[in-house]
Amino acid sequence: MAVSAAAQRDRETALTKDDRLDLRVWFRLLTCATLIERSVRQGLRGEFGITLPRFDLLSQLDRADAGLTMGELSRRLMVTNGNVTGLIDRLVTEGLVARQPAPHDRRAQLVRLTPVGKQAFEAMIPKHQDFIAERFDGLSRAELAELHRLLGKLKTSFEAHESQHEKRKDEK
Amino acid sequence: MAVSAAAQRDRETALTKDDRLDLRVWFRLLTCATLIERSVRQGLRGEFGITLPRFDLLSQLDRADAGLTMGELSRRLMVTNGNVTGLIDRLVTEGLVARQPAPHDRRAQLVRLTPVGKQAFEAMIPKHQDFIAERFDGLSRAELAELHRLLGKLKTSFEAHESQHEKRKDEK
DNA sequence: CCTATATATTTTAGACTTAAAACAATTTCC
DNA sequence: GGAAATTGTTTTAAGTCTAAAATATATAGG
Repeated sequence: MAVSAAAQRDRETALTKDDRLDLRVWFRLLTCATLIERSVRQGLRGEFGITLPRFDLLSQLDRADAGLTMGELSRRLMVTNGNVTGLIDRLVTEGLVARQPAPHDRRAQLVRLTPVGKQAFEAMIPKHQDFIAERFDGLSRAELAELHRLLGKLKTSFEAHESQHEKRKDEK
Repeated sequence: MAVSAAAQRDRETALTKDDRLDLRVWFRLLTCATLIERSVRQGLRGEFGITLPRFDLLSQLDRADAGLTMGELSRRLMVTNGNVTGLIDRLVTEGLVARQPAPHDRRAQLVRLTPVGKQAFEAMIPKHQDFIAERFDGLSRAELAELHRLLGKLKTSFEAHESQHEKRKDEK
């Protein structure tokens, strides 16, 4: 379907469109994410001896006093179920989180921070926040707000296309 | 060192700074990158049966007719050397790239696309570009340009802090 | 009831990734 | 020229991640 968009912009948009601004934004976004991820990962490793995925997981649990199911964690972190299973396995071994059967549904597991896990995680927060703040200080508050807005719009734009890929279920 | 930045903004900045805009931007950036990566990965897999890391690698090589060394690939993709070694191993097995000894330096390998690899990769480009263009169409050209600019500034801000982490080598 | 479908999670196999150690070749500099 | 430091790559061990298949439980429709 749909003729190649590339083929459609030969004449009238030679200068304004053919520089592939979209590709450059996508590439730069990936670069930034990689750069920041690497920096944060090394920071977490150096300061607390923890990995970024584990930190993200603890962060989600810290905000959910009632605990979260495996599936909910998977959705929030935007990773596969199997990934969460392995991650939680390791955190359980380390004593930072605990699984318990979910009430009303014997399929589900409710995952919670242990007291040790909660204390450990919350001890990391201030330093971690400072770490981020330091590295974002090249942007003014207005620029941060604008960046936040534009990323939100980009997110929406992508999500609009996600639905096309899903099976036609017409789910409710 | 440095007193917690969190502790310093108790009074005068209660409303303007304590909403952690930096953290929210970082979180949203990560979300966007993950979302787009997933989308692109599924697109590449569905259309061409290739993974994103391999596509990125082929993309770098396609732009470098003279070939690239392993180290240069590692730098451009911002991943570890070992990572590139494994990736290239697989692409060599598939016949898409070839290694050859680098002239003037017997430690280095020069990696190039094979004719098959070049043809295969370039056949993917138009569809892939359309795929990206479609998903970025929620942003105007001006917004894309602004997003590009802000991400560039963020990148610079982060890079400024990277140097602090390196060993004090005073290299040249 | 009870079969079909959907949901929640785990398992599996393989790919990707890192950090650190090991190797090999080059460069520096005395 | 030769020891020391540097650079380019691979190896190793462990963790992260995906897609797909397998399990187990729950919900709906007939």
